[in-house]
Amino acid sequence: MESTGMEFSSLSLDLSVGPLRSSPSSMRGSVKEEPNKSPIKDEVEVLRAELNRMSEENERLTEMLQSMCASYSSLQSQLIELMNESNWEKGSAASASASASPVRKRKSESLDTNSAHMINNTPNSMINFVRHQTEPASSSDNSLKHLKVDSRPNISKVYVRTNASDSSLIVKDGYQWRKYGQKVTRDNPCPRAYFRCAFAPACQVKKKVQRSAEDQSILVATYEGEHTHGQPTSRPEANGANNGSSSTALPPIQVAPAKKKPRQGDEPPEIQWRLVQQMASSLTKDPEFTAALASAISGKMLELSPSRS
DNA sequence: CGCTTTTGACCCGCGC
DNA sequence: GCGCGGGTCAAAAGCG
Repeated sequence: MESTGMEFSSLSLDLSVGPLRSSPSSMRGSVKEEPNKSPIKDEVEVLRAELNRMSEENERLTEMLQSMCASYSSLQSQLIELMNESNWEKGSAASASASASPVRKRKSESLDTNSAHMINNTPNSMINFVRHQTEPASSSDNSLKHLKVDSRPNISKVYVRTNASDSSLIVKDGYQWRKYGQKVTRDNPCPRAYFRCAFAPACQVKKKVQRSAEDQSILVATYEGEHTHGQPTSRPEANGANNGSSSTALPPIQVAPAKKKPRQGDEPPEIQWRLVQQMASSLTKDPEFTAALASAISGKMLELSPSRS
């Protein structure tokens, strides 16, 4: 993936366009130095200027976010292409071994060919993203099994890296879930938790969360179905990160139905704009992200101004 | 007191 | 038909 560096360098270039934000307190101080204005007027002016700066900054940040999204989607498509290429190469061998092994594979295991994502849940890290597209012709035992998978609701998997010591089965995806069951399954000593969407009673989306048997620091969330309601990220209670089953942060990053191949470039501009806004609202709620962004911007500012000692 | 979570029991599909 | 295992139900417990 040599292009990754290129993409990120363009990102950092965009950061250099970032706002030179002066702190409100310093602004206030500079205005107060003018002797012939009343304090109230000063205050109004300061607030107005601050508001203007804020909105300009907001616009710039939105632009930056858009470029980030563009880079992200291009990276994503490159990754998918690369994975498809490698899958194509491995396809014949994999399908051969699959057909040689005992065919007894229960339905949950057959979901592995559906879409999957990796989210790093630790606050200090950015999102890792891995998607396994449905392999078009790799499974040779297609006939019946394949039909069964297709008849199921949209299924996707999200991998969330958590602290290994954290025993909770909570995946922050922006939706509100109600737990209705927990079970220890045969192939994994860690219990699997079953959740229903609690945002709307009519919403039939279900979620299963289980720690990976190989790496217990990874939570595997399996989503079934599609939400029949809008994004809940604007809801105030979705902002609390420690609300038991309800969680926030990142909405499932394009929890992709397995049958479609979602590519952001194919989406109409208004959907892209909504995605950008969702990402913006999610990211700006994350203090870690804003802190990281601020340090990146200030670092870039220092880089660009060598006159300072 | 009401809502949520827990957990054992039950249901159902699948393979033998 | 039987057993196994995943998924769901619902009463009890927990919590604010």
